[in-house]
Amino acid sequence: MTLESTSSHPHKNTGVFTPENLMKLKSISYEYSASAGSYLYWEGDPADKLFYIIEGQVRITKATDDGKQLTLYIFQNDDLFGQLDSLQDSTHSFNAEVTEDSILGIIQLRDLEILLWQHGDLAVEFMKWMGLMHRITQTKFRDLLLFGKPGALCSVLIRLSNSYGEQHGEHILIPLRLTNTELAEMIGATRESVNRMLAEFKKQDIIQYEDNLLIIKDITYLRDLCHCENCPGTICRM
Amino acid sequence: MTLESTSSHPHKNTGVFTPENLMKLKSISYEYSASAGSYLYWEGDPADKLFYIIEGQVRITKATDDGKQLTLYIFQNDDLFGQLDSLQDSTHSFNAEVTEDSILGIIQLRDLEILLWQHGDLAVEFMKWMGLMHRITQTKFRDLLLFGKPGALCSVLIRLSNSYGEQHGEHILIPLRLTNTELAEMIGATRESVNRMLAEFKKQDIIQYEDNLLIIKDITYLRDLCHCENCPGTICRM
DNA sequence: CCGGATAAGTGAGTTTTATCACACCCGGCT
DNA sequence: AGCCGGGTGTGATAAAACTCACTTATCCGG
Repeated sequence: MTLESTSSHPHKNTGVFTPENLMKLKSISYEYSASAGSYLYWEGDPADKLFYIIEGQVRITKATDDGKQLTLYIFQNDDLFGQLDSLQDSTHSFNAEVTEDSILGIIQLRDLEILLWQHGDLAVEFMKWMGLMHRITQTKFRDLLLFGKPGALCSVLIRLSNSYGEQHGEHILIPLRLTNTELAEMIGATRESVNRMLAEFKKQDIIQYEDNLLIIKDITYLRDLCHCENCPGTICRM
Repeated sequence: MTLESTSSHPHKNTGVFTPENLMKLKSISYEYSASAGSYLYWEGDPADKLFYIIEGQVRITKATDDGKQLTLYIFQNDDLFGQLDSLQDSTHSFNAEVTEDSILGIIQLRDLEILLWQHGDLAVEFMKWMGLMHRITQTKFRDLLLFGKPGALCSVLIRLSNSYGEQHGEHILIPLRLTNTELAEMIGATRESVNRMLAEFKKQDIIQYEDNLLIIKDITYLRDLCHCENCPGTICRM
């Protein structure tokens, strides 16, 4: 229940921050509980906070006027997120939807700025974290544009398994119950297309369902399909 | 010829940096000349520098094993770029191709780190700059995924006009001679598709060619097609 | 145990986009 | 002039992806 990483779930937020710096961040944060279905912010809201997920899940999405929806990121335990592009006057361009009851740490950018000003080493680590987040977006960009919808789907399956997957022998279980629609929104495709692609993968014994959870049986096949470059799990994630 | 902005070309790199901080950056940079066709770095090279374009043009691209090519960014005068996600051990995931003879300022991350450590205000501005760069990528992501290839093309045309466009009365001239292939590589489409889309736009009097340069006559039409949200030019750029 | 809601699955038809093949144009070179 | 190379323009065709309409499965509450 703190900003430090716990051994129970090795924090995915990449280990950019040292325990001491996590403590500093904790010192300026306050806890906040949000229930599933609520939103931390909407497009257009002022972007003046960072969020740290102590427990729960938050998705960053984008909605268009014509009803389409895009899921950019899924954040979970120990992830840090928020828009940090100008420490004043900036507004969010995405929505943050709480998809599981969550406990969050909230950091006001105003406070963060002072902290960064005082602690050069924290500032440097912050920069690394920002660079990493950017890189996640850039590599996803490549994956989703270059290899068609099947390639895009493979990319998110790989990313899901890197971020949340549980190794069970040769198989990887993705412990999120994702609907076809949700997967579709991650790759900018339709539910039906996703359904057909998954059916095809199932037929070829690449993936499998158990209890409505996705199991990846042949990740190599997925990697080949999206020309995976085996980048580290800190970058190839949701 | 300096890192300061000059009034001759109002620097597009967003004005995140104060003149004093630009001077600090300049103090740790050294000049480097690169000729058109050369590369500043390739995928896999260690990412240990930042680059500032004093004069010239550099494109950040990604090539895939099956011959496809993607152009992520086009940087010009006064733009700052480089991978900054870990101040050691990081490698580039993209290529930096010099597309016009260029004069660059190079900053070693090693030196930058010390500077950031010492100057909290510079660190804070740096963070803003990084956030801005990330946001450019994120908004492009949306544009290229949600509105088909025509929407993607409109998005890059708008971005090109925001970054490099010259207003001529009602028209906007894009002073880069871009081939159909180059445009295609910016949106993950084929040359032929781009050609047909441009032909269609020409027929509808949305765009026009003069001297092989693109002129946008009806940017509103383009904005509608990609559901433009009129974000500021610092974000909606190439 | 039934009805309603939500998601999965699927077929048919259409639109979008890519592929292939080739003609044309134009500037530079010999 | 003639040729070459790189870029443009376009038709025919094929593949990819979306749309619509509908059936089936599953879960949950009464």
